[in-house]
Amino acid sequence: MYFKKELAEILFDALEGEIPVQDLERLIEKPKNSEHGDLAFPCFTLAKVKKKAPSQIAQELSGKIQSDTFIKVEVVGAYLNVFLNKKLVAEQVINEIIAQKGDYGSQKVGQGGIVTIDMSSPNIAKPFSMGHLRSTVIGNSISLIMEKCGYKPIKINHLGDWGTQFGKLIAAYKRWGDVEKVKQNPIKELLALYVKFHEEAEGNPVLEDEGRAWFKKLEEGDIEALSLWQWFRDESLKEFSRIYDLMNVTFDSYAGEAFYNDKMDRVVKILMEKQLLTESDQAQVVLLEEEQLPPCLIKKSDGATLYATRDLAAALYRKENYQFVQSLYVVGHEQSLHFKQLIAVLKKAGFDWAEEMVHIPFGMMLKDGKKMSTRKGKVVLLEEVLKESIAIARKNIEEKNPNLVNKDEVAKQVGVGAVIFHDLKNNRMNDIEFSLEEMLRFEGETGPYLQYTYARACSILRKGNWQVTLTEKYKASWEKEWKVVSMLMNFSNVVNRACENYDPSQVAKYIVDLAQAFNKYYAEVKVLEENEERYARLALVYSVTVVIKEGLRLLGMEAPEEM
RNA sequence: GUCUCAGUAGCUCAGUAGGAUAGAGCAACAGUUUCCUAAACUGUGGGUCGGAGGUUCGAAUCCUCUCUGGGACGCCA
Repeated sequence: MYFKKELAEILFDALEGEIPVQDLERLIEKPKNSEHGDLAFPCFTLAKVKKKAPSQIAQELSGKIQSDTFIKVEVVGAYLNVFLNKKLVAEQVINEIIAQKGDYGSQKVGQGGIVTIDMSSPNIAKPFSMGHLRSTVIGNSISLIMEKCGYKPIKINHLGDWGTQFGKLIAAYKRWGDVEKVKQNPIKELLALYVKFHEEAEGNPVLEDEGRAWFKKLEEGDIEALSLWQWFRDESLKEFSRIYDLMNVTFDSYAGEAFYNDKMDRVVKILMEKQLLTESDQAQVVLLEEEQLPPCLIKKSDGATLYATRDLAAALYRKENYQFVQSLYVVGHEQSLHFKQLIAVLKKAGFDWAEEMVHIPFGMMLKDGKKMSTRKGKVVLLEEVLKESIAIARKNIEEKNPNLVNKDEVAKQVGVGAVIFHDLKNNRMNDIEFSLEEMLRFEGETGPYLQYTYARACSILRKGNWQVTLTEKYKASWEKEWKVVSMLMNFSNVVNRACENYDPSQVAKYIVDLAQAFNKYYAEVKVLEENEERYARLALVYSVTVVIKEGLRLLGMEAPEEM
C-alpha cells in the first residue's frame, strides 16, 4: 500500500512523537470491507500508553489528519478509518502504469545480486513426470519474480545424469537394445529397457554384476560406455527440451550430477582437513549432533560417494563460479532433511555463505492419496497432459470463437497456461492430488479465466481505438473504478511479498482478485459509452491489461490478445 | 520413536508479519446476451476455523498439550 508511510507520519506528528513512526506504520491496516475506507488505524494499543479509551483517542486523532491525499476520516469505535482522495490517487496510479508499462511494479531491492536457482532436474532416460512439473514451474516463476525485484537469476537444471542406473541401462541396451527404436522414441525405449533389466535381474543375478561393471567402465572413462551415456543423455535432453519449449522455460546451465564427478575428491579432502569426517560402520560421515541432526553420509563403505557429496561439491562450485548472494533449491519437501544437513555441514566446514542457501520445498503430486511411482509405469506424463490441455483449449476456441486467426498458437498458450496456473495458484506446501479434470478446468479461478479477462479487456481497447497518451486530463470521479484502481496500486507490494517468501501463489491470487474486480466492473459499466468519462475508463482498462499481462508473465504464462 | 508439513463450507483452497459481521472458486439451485467475446456476470443455500487449555482489550492466526493424515530419518537421489 502506497500511503501507509504518509499516514504514519501524520499520526506521528499528531501524537507528538510519542510512538515511533515504524510502529505506527505497522499498525496501519487495509480494511477488508471497503466501507471502512482505504486505510485503518486501530487505537487499542494506544489506550495503554495514553491511558484513555481507544474510541476517545480515535476521536481526537481524527481532527488532526489534514492532507490532500487523505480526504475523509471516520471514527468507528476504536478505529480510525481513512479515505483516499480517489481522483488524485487514481490518476497518479494510472499515469504511472501508462508511463512504465511492463516495468510497473519493478523494484531494485536485489541490486543486481546473483541468485542461482536449482530447479526442474529430471532424470535422464526417465520420463518427465508431473512431479518434475512442480519444480520447473515454481522455479521458473521465482526466477521471474526475483528478476523483477532486481536480482539476477541463474537457472540451473541439475540433471540426474549419473549413477549405477546408467551402468544398468548400458548393460540392458547391449543385450536387447535397438538403435533405430531408441532414436525414434528415446525415453520410452530407454525406460522399457530399464524396466526389462529389473524384471530379468530378479531371476538372473548376473545382470546386476553386468550393470555394476558397466558403471565402473563409465567412471573409468571407457570410450564405448561414455559414448553410449552421451548418446542417451543427448536424446533425453532433446525430448525434455520439447517440453521446456512448450512451457517457455529456459536454463542457464545444464550442469548435472555427472558434471561434479571430478569435483568431489576436493570436498572429501576439505572435510578431512577440517577433521569433520568420522568413520561409522566403515562409512565416512559428518556428525551433526550439536545441530540436532542425524549424521550426514559422505562416503559409502566401499568408498563411493553419495548425493550429499555431490551436492556439497555443487554448492562450492556455484559459490565460486557465480558468487551468488542467494542459492535456491526448488526441490520437494521430502528432501528437507537432506538440505538441512547440507547447510549444516558447510557451516561446520567454515563456509559462512551456507546461510545464503535456501531450500524451497513444495508438496507432492499424489495419485490416489499416495506418492506416484515411476516403477510401475503408472506415472502420468507431463507431455500428455499438456497435449490434452491444448486439445481442450482448441476445442473451446472452435466452439466459442471460430473466426480466430491463430487458433493453434492461442490453444497452446491457453492449454499450457491452465496447467501452469493450476500448479501455482495454491501454497507450495500443499500436496496436490492429481486430477486431470481439476487441472483442465477452464472456468472459475483458472489460468484461462485470467487470459479471457485479458482478452476481453484488449477487445474493448481495440473497439475504443485506444491510443496510449500520457498525462491526459481525466474527467472522472473514479467512484466505480475505485476497487480496481486500489488493486492496481497494490501490485508492487504483492510482487515484493512474493519475492521475499519465494511464493508465486501470491501473484497468482492477486491476478485472480484483480480479474474478478475488473470483470465485475465492466459487467456493470459501459466502457465505450460516449461521454466525458470515456477516456478515463479506457485508461483504466489499459492499466488492467498491463498489470494482468505482467502478472501472468511472472508466473510464466502468456497472455493472448484474443481467444 | 524423533523430526517435519498439513487439518477452515459437500469438494479444492484464500485468509496479507493477532484486529471490525471468517472469504473465493467448483458442485447445487434461480437468473442475466436487440448491450464492449456467456471461458463472463448477478443472486440463494451451506462453517463448533480438527480438539482442549493458555497469552491478549481482541486468536483461524501466537504458546503448550492432544487427535488425524502425508513425508523424512547411513550406504538411492
